[in-house]
Amino acid sequence: MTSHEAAPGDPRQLPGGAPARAAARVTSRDVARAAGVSQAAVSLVLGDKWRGRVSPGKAEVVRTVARELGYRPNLAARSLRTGRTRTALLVVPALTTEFFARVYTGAARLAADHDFGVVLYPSPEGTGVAPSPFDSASAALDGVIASSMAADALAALRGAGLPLVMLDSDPDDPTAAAAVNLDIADGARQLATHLTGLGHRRITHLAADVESWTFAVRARALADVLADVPGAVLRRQPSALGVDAGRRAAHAALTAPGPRPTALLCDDDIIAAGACKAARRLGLRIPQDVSVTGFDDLALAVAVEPELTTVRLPAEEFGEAGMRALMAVLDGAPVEAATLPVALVPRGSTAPPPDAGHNAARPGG
Amino acid sequence: MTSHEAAPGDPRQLPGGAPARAAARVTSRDVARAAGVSQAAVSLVLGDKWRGRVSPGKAEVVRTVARELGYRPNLAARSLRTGRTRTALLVVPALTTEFFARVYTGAARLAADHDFGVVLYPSPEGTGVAPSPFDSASAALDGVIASSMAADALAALRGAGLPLVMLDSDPDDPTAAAAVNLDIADGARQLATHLTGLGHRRITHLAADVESWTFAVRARALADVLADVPGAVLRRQPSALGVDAGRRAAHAALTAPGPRPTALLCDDDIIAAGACKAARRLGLRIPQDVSVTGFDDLALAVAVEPELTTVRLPAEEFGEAGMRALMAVLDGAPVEAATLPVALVPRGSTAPPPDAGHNAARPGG
DNA sequence: GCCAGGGCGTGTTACGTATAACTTGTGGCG
DNA sequence: CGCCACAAGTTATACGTAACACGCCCTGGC
Repeated sequence: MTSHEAAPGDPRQLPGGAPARAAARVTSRDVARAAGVSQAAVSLVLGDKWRGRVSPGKAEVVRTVARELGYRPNLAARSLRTGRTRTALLVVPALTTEFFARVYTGAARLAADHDFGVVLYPSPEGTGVAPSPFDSASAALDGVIASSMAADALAALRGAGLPLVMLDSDPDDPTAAAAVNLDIADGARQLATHLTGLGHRRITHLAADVESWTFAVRARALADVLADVPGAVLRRQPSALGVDAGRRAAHAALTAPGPRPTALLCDDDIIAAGACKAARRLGLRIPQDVSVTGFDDLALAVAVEPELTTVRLPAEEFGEAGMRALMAVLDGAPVEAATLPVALVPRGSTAPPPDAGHNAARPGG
Repeated sequence: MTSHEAAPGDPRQLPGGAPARAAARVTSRDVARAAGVSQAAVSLVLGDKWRGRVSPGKAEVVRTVARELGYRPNLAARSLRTGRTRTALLVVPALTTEFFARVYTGAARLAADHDFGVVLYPSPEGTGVAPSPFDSASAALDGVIASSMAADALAALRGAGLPLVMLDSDPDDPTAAAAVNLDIADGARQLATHLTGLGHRRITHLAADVESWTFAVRARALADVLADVPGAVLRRQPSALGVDAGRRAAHAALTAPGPRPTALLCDDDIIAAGACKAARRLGLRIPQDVSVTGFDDLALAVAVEPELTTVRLPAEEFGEAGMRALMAVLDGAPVEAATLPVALVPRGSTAPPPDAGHNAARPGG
């Protein structure tokens, strides 16, 4: 019954020796001894730098022995020697957002294919983690992928001198080594065109009350489209993020003085879900009395009734592209500023407005 | 007078030297030189092991100089020396699940307070990451926190000999160093009692089609409660995870031969959202015609109409408790097997059954 | 007057790896 | 025949840190 009682058989008594780990690690020297070569040869072979330095036969022996012994390189030692960690930091506004969880997933998947790791740094507003990523992150970092939404963390990042890839940043602010963007403007244009095509003219934009390029560009694109539609009236109702905030904002929009909007164009699916609740509580049917649109195409979009017309963002691909760009920067390769396409997903929450017969044909006015 | 006065800012040209990094790192030796002490003294002071070895005055000087120079210890070197990485691995079935994102957040927050880091390993089914966490994770690990839902990754973990804390594991399977559980059984009992208290007798359990203790225990607890209620009939309808799977399962349950169930008790909120859609498409009102309950209390629970009666799981605290247990194990401290309480959250998706007047014992309901 | 002992520090070493620099044997070629 | 290029290795070294093993000085007790 000696479960907890670790036998204290003297591990190492060498002066300055490190405390012995539970399982004696297999080192490259062990492999070298077993294979009858020097440690340097092992390093060369396993590092795939043996061409012209080690004979193919011995290289094969080394690989075989390493596998049989279950050798795993000590990453701390490697990092100490090379100065690289093969670890990237992903800075997101809040992990509990499904969108950023998917961005992480994509980045981590691609990273794993290249023996890279990804650690997360949700910025303070979301989670209360310490303000400086470099105090709290236990890993040393080769580079950073940062969402432009994580505004408060960016200041600390800029000063750190780390290779930086920005996700969805303002193209006019080229402080980053590279940038990857979603074609948010196109998504917003498609939504606006979809609604005006159905006949909507009085549209209220439930605008996320967050200072970020990704939201600013929506507003601009909407205004651009509606400016070309005779008789279209675009109003703006600010909303915080979250279901309840969306509900309150939609209530305000739907009860504002003047003619009621026939469509609520929401900055994300979560706000849209709240908007649906507000409409229903006012006795309005969706989409017969009022159309509602979202943005992002989260799982939530098909969980509500009716399912949301929204814009699908390729979140995993977004994370992958960010990671790819970072690895390119680290390799010193030229970085391609990528813009990923998005797609309108029409569902049940949009329909022609109730007064479509009168309004759609009316020219101007 | 030190004879080895290296030219400052001069990249090393010594044989075997590591490639110069872009930003010249400040090392403990730099701090030592600037503070007029030895490197050993710096290590002692900053490691808070200086009592009786360094005078308080010099210790203060060292701390000040370190701060002024912006010294940050090289974590790779420290790990190489100590054999510890201060990094834990959190194994979850799928990060895109809001529940596990919150678990991660809690674990990471507590970890940061103790200079620990947390890296994620979403198991393959969720994300397609490589099957072995130790091939893909770029960080060496001190220990693992694993959800019992990540069943396929557990086999690899057991063999690794790493300290392991299990989240929501079967208490009868004590292979882990420590275990932290949610009181799932109590939550299920509260739900069942809530429904029978409202008068429901024909209840169908939309049971997640996943082999995991957390789901198995729900079924057992429900059966226990309903066995004590005269006339209660509990049926079981398996369902995969996801909104659409829940919708299909609920459709099957509501159109099965025999009297229709008056309540659908779903294994999580997402299945419940699907169940609501199925009911509505069959022309049934919620909760007047059929009650629906969820589990987890995700953001989704209040995004749907009506809002879901569900069981709130303290996800962040769960992650915190797991991390706390792991750190205790690493310290060799005794581990307290924690069980965290859960709470029923009654909302709009439950009400007395339509035939409550006939069926329930209480008059005038 | 001398030694014990504690306070205050420094010198040195090893962690495991990657790679520059060196060594040795062999064949080709002027 | 002498020399060089090249293959096939090995040796040595440094990355930055933590901590062991000593030294030195001062104080106090006998």
